[in-house]
Amino acid sequence: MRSHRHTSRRSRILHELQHLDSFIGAQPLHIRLAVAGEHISMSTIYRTLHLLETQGRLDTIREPNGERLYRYRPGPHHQHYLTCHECGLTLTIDATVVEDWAEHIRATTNFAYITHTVELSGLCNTCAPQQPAHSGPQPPTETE
Amino acid sequence: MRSHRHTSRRSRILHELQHLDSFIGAQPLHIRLAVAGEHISMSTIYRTLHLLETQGRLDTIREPNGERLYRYRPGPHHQHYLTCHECGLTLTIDATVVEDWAEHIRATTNFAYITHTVELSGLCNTCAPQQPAHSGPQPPTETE
DNA sequence: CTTAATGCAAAATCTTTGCATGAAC
DNA sequence: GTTCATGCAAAGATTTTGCATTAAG
Repeated sequence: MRSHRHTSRRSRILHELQHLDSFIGAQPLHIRLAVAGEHISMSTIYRTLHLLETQGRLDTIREPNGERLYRYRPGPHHQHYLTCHECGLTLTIDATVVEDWAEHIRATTNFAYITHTVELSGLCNTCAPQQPAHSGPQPPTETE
Repeated sequence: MRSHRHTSRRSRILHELQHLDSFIGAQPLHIRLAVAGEHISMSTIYRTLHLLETQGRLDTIREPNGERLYRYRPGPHHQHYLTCHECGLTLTIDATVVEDWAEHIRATTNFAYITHTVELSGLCNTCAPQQPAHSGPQPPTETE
């Protein structure tokens, strides 16, 4: 495997992700770093995120508009999350059931290298309309 | 709700989707139709796909590169699929377990309007390397 | 010194939109 | 005849890439 160098940009980006408990996109991350006085180019942001993802150090989700969001993965295995559309608040959820289900599918089909994607999202307590009984927004149509 | 008109393009697009048992993107769909002699602009393809999706007539998945793929949804509810990265072959799978799990999460958190995304993909029998015991490609890292 | 990382600008890709024209109702 | 649908080209948005420069090992 090709060796990678320790650079200030990379450690700064990783550090930022480690201290964030929500998903963040490349551009918001760039802005956060800029505000903190770290001017790192978008190329470097993208390349570093891609590198970290390859190394299994990040979990990723996709926004409806296609934007990729990243979150530091504390453990050796991927996690599943419940995220708030509005503010990005992220809860780690136990998806053992889903893992087992995916494993079962894996074992009962002749597909190889099966990968699964599971994302849960909604509106958190703070962002949700306050009188849910009244005529609030309707739940979005599920798109899977 | 605004009324929608019956037009030849729209029925042609829907017809094409109904007779396909795999997911397809806007551009491949455009090409298929063109080959069949139907020259429908990309704008119309995109607008129609969006309309059908809004109406709950399509299921969607996203490719790693961000491309949206669509598939006709035969029933009133969304389905879950196992798709082949390589050829697009699609199997409908029973995801009752996951539905119940999502419902459980829904009931035990104070998030509102929870939506879930579940995608399974891999390589089908035909596309997978033929001697899996030998040094074939390694399973891709799961990215969820 | 040798090779990888960075920044900049340009390019690539998928998707959306403004506007004039044409078709549906 | 109104209003919606369509095509075309241009614009948007996110991400990638070529290339010269800088810095790590």
